Amino acid sequence: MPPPGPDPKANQLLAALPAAEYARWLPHLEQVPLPLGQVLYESGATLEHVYFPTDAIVSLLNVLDNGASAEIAVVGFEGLVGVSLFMGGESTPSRAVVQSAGSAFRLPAQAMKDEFNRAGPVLHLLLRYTQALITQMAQTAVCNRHHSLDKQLCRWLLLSLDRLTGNELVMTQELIANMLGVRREGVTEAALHLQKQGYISYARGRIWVLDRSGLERATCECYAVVKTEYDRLLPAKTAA
Amino acid sequence: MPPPGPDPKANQLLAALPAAEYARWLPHLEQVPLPLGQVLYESGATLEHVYFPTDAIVSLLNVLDNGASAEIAVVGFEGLVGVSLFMGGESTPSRAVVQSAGSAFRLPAQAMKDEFNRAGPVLHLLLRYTQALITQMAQTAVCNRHHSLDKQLCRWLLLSLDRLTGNELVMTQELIANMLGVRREGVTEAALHLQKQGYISYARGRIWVLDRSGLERATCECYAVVKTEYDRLLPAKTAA
DNA sequence: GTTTGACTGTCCGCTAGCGAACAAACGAGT
DNA sequence: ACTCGTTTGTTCGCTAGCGGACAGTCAAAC
Repeated sequence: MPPPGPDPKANQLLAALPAAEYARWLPHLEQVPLPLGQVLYESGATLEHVYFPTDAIVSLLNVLDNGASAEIAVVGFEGLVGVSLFMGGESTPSRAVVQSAGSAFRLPAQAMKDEFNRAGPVLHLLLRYTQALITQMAQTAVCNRHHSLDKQLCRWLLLSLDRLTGNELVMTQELIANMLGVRREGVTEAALHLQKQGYISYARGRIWVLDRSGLERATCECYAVVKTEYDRLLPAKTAA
Repeated sequence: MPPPGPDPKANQLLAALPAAEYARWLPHLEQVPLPLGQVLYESGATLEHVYFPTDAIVSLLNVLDNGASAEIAVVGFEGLVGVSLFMGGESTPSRAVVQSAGSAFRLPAQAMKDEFNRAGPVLHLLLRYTQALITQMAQTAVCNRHHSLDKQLCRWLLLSLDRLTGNELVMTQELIANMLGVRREGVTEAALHLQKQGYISYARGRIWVLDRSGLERATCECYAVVKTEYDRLLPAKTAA
């Protein structure tokens, strides 16, 4: 039986590692708490670690000169933060911020690169994940262009929900607005709509999803596109 | 001296290959013309080839159910079309359309995968290119969210211009509108502004850039972010 | 129990871009 | 020389979301 909280296999990528690789990585893996708002890497900074969230959610944001920003992708227990390390860039113009507190296991940069360069099954696993991430970014770009805030909020709630256990999201409307790159007032209005429909309920930084299928009906197609592609590209969790 | 038109090394990735790799690829490379509007791959279709443009420009688009679309990245002689082949997905939810006619060299899917799996310097070259592409997508997502159509048009013209020789772009405003995911009328208005400023001049499907530095002043920061990252990640062309 | 700060709700005028409809200009082909 | 299709220009009303200002409301700290 795995230890209750800190089991690396709570992260799907780590869980998908072949036994030999997993054994080799284990001594290098360090569990770290990820408090809300922590910045895992800053725009342009050299990455020191790769993070494999277990129950935390991390947002990847691009920030503009004037301070405005927009989320380009979200990462939870299904993925990893820091693909640019093995993609060869060592840094990226985006920023990684903890959007929902929790914890992660991290691997030092050098260990990550060494493992990647063995060019075994790990390489293909990580690249498939990266492609899923690319899909998320691309769909976000179109969504930003064409879909109403109401629909985007639904998409965002669903993506977050998929990366959590339970139906509670701990986050303020202000925070959501920052992620979506819109005004806080806009999120308030959209949230009111969803609450009136009975899909969600919320109060002071907590959101409860009451009717998930309602959200799924109200969201734009972007949610499904991304989810389908993740399911296609990433290995189904092996039976326990 | 290389042959005048059809030299694979007009593509920067092919030009950056080590001699041994280049020699091995050459027999598999097939030159193909890319007429305006040709679809290199459709959303979800299995990729048969990877394309290395020499003087053509290809747009990657995500298309929505209602037919609306938005460009997520653009590829010219600096890159390749079809990264999902070696990323392991074999397909992607986006579509690749020729945005400016020209030609490309293509490599069959299996040859591409075989070469990639040799895990030599080619692998790292292709992955660095892929990271540059990711940067472009991410910045496009933020740009879609925050910047005015005028600025986005400037960015788009500059990105295209960088992938062409000369200062003429052959494309209608209708086409540009499709790429940017906006109305044709909006492009007309934005183009009028730029023409009044003396930055461009155009007529019936042809655009001439008269004052490039003017465009650079009028564009948003997104152009520079993307360009800087491309320069950083992709090898400077070796001296002839 | 009260204060203080963090959340959420609401109102105002404003603007960019949408949607639709139509007019004008150009050019390639007959 | 004329036609016809393509490309570009213009107008009008409309809406989503912005920007700013401000009012409640709850929770935790003092």
